[in-house]
Amino acid sequence: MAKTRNRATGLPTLAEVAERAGVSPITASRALRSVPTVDPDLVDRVRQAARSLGYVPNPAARTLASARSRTVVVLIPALSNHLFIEMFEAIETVLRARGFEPLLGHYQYDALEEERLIRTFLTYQPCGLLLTGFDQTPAATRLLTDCGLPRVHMMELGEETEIPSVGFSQDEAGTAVAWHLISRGRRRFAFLGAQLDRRVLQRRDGFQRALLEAGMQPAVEFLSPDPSSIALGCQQFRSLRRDYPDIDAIFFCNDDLAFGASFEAARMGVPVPRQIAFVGFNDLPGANELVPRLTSVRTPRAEIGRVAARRLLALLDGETLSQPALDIGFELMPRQSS
Amino acid sequence: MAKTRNRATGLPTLAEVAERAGVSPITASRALRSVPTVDPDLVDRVRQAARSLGYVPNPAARTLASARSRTVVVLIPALSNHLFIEMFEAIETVLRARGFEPLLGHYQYDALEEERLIRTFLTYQPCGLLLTGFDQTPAATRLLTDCGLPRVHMMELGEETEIPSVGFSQDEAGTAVAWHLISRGRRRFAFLGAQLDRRVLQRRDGFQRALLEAGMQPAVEFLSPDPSSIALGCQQFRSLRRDYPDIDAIFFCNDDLAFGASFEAARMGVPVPRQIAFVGFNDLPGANELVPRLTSVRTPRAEIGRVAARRLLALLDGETLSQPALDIGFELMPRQSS
DNA sequence: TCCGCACAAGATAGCGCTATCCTTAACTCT
DNA sequence: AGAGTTAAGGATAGCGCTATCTTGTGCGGA
Repeated sequence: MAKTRNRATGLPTLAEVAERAGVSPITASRALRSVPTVDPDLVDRVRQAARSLGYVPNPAARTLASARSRTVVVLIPALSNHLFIEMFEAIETVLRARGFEPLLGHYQYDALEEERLIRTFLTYQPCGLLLTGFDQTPAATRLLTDCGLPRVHMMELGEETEIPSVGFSQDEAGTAVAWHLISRGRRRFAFLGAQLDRRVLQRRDGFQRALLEAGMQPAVEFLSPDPSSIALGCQQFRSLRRDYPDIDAIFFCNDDLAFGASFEAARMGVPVPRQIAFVGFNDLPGANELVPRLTSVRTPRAEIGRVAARRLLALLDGETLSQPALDIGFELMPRQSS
Repeated sequence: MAKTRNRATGLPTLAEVAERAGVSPITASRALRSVPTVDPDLVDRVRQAARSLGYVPNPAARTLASARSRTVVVLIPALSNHLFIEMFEAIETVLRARGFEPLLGHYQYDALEEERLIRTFLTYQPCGLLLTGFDQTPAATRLLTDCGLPRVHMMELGEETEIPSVGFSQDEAGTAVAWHLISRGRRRFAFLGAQLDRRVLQRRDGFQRALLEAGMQPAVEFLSPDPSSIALGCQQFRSLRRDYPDIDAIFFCNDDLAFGASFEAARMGVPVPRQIAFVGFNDLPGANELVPRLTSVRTPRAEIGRVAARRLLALLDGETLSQPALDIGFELMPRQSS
């Protein structure tokens, strides 16, 4: 008996479960993994033995023996962006329900760090990966291709590729914001951006293109490589007011910049939206409570996480996805600030 | 050669490194783990062989063979609270630098879910744990004691216990806020709380006790079991104004409640701090930018994470901590709102 | 010179599972 | 009835490492 216990933790092992159920270890293993060739009565007996012993499989042994784990690597650019947290929580819920464990990594928007993470996490022999965007380094892309593991990219749509992705068109979102501001009679535009990842730039491009097509002057740009934050929004707004006092509409690449600008505008006595209209992005918690309530683009990050996780599970089940790039859209939330 | 490759990933194994370095696998293993009995020349040769092959150890095999991993379980109440994200990022930095990998879990402030996580994560045979607070279930506490793994509790200080902890006195923080508000001439107090974990209640208790000792009326309490959020702050502030229009100072258990209340006050035309003073908690990003700038208690969460991780590493190195409960204080940040 | 000792390096075994055969028994079909 | 077929369950081996024991080597002291 004691011999069958895990030497370090004292936890019961599969051998002990098998003994109690009166079957061989391999049958117990199969029963617990729902391998269909096992007699239902035996499955019951094994399951019950496992329950009564409080048996939990040893993931290290499982991974080593099967050369495959129940782990799904999830990589997000940063933990400090609430956007990705919500996406991750949705992923986690879907995966856990099917007995998979997410392994979370983040890389501060640094593609080289992302590559390093991929290299490290592949040694954990995950069964699949969920990645944010398509801006991996060439070396990372090679690693991903070579390992042959199923993966789904999130937030951005893969164009001209068979690689599964779930997201929305960042470009179209920028366009929608432009139309909205134009329709409200705005004429002199600015784009305030931080953390210049691909998606921010796609938004910017869509915004600028729409302005151009509408015959407007291109938007003034204030771009910062720093992470977007409320404090940065304050700074950028002050700079903008100093250099371009006649701007009458701002599109912020993220709501926290808009929050900061909103605070600064109040302090400076600049009336929003009378003198200047604000449109944020992501519709983060608080956007609807801000004074004035902030117009923003609601991004379906929880839905993206959920769908991406489900797609990955489908791939693991051997299904094929009819449509690799799945666009689940976005929603403009017009509020007081514009 | 091919025989020594990992069957699933095609990655080189320790056997291949050993062969290239001209030593036995076990010597290679020892060299890479810096076991001191290996000849420095051999260590060099092995290290170089490993580098040239791009060798990375297989964590599953390592864990299985040694019954111990390089994994540290880190449990936080929720991902959606920026406080814990900052703490985790600091932990991660310290652990990674020493070759340890954090395994992050969160439990939505649910002690039973925390217990389940502990049970699951122990099967990963971590080498230690970092936990938030001291409000584990009795069963979880038993699990933790039985497994005998080193652990450090964060954010709260363990009283009358030898279990290592790093944090500050939540109670004293509440007291400090009370003194501050009293010193500013405030007389009618409210405490708005959400997500009623132990630490929130300790803050409340410290606040109320100080008021009592100063001969003040006890603070009116608005407590919600829901997670704290900007939207909830709005609601609670409206309710408070409706039921107790003469309150002249509010202590919020978290800054986001104060943010919401601040927005709502602006909308309702209630002047802050003239008619009512606000004090938040945690000094989250944006507190210093809010209009009016928010008085808050700066909690050293990054420092807590850093120190806790370092203490755990010290325990793993076999050191003993002279002082189990380490108080690293807090700082009241008086600003415009009070 | 020989013995014993310290210590570096290797041989061996096994961690707790699962992949892959292999056995056995029940059944079908001619 | 006998060969062939199918399927359930077990025996065996091995995943890639490391704990532990064993061996070999060099050295000092009697």
